[in-house]
Amino acid sequence: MKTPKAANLELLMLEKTAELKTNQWVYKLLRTNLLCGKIAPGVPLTIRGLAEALNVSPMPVREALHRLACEGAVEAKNNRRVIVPLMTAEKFSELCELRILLETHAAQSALPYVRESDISNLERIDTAINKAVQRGDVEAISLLNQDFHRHLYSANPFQIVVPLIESLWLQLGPFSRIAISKLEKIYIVDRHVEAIEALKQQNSFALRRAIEADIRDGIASINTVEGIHGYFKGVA
Amino acid sequence: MKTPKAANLELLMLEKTAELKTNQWVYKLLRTNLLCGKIAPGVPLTIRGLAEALNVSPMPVREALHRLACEGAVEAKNNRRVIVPLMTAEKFSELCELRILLETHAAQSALPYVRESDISNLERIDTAINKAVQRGDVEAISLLNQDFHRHLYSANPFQIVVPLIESLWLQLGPFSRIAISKLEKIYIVDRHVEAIEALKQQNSFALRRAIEADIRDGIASINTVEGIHGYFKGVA
DNA sequence: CCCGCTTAATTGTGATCACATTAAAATTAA
DNA sequence: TTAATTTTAATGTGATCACAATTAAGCGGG
Repeated sequence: MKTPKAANLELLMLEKTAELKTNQWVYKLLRTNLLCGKIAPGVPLTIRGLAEALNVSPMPVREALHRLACEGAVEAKNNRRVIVPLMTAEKFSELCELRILLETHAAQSALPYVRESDISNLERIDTAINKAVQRGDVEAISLLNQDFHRHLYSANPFQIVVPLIESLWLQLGPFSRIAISKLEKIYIVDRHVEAIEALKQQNSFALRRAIEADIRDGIASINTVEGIHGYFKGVA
Repeated sequence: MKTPKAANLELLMLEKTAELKTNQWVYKLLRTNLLCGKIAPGVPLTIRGLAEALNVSPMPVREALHRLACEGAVEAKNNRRVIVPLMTAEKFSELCELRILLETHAAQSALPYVRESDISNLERIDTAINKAVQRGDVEAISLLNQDFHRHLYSANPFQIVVPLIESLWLQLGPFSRIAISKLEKIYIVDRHVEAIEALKQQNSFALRRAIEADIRDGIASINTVEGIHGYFKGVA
């Protein structure tokens, strides 16, 4: 009698502050859960189900889902169902290539605008990542890692590319969990240090190399996961 | 008493087919008008005003505007107004760089999938562009030109990048009109022929060169417009 | 035990209304 | 006449309802 609908998915909440409108709160909540892989591919999402689970009216959920669909985070199927998209090997490969293409460009175009305060912020985020790695907090690692990249790219005040990159992150979202789970064994933190060092030296090429290596490390960690192909599904 | 609201903008209609839902029709209509520069930057768009102008309920317009805002086609200001974004020189430059980056990648990754039927489709679109150029139909040129690029990139069945590219087009939308207006003097059609030739020869590098040249031609034509800076506005 | 049809429940969409917030207009004071 | 203030109109958001489409369940026949 409580919530007999699709309430079987357990998503991490975040409090609804006053200045945050309901639709933005719902959007940010769903988006966060998708980004850290809390919602698995193939899971169907319904407006009324989520509204009931979040104790809000269906309207804000409707808007949030539409926005997420427009960003590629969820897939609105023509038969009227909204699901977290399934991944294929080709899609995954294309997403990774685009990440490298866009993020190396974003980093290099942001480099001239990076200030000392930005660098200290990045170092602060990096230490937070280290702590999260030590305590094995998968969600925190994923979100902090994205914070690091976003802060770097956003140093350029004329950024256009950040929303495009975030769309890629959203589409890769459910897999970041897998990548992060293997993260302790690879040196992602070192890549961040390399990037910070390149920023301090204003070395554009070294920055590009660090960012590309950081992304490729994540990809490699995913590919080393045994049974990874079970997460891919070629059939729509 | 008729439509005393913001009905001063004259937008080209397109009939609402039966299988098209109302919100999709509104979205496609607004999007088309933005893409061909029919709606100028700075123009405020209101939900009720558009709903009244299109004879639909406010709800489909609400969704369409939200989606367009998510794609960067319109800007939802915090004071509660939705306007077509103003352009700055830096934004324009960044958008053009991203177009080259993404579209050359899209073309090259689509190349292995291009079939003879695709090539003939592209040739058909190209001749349609020529006709539109001859009769000076600015809107048709703009939309057909985008059709050409979209068809090419969409040959890759695992495309992720097309929505990102379309977002860039939408943000450049109001300026495409300016570029197209100078189009008869430059050889944009030649670039398309070059691209088709590269496709026939499976020459990836030549394809990249053709696409990049095509984009740069458009940029150059904009920069040669006298008084172009009147269209830019640095103040938000 | 399995397959086809009928029925019931669920879903997304569109429409309308209430409300708080903000812009625009009207009024007043200098 | 102009500037500040009050009043009015308009806007976006959230909520609720009706409806058509779709899916899931129930059921009878093989």
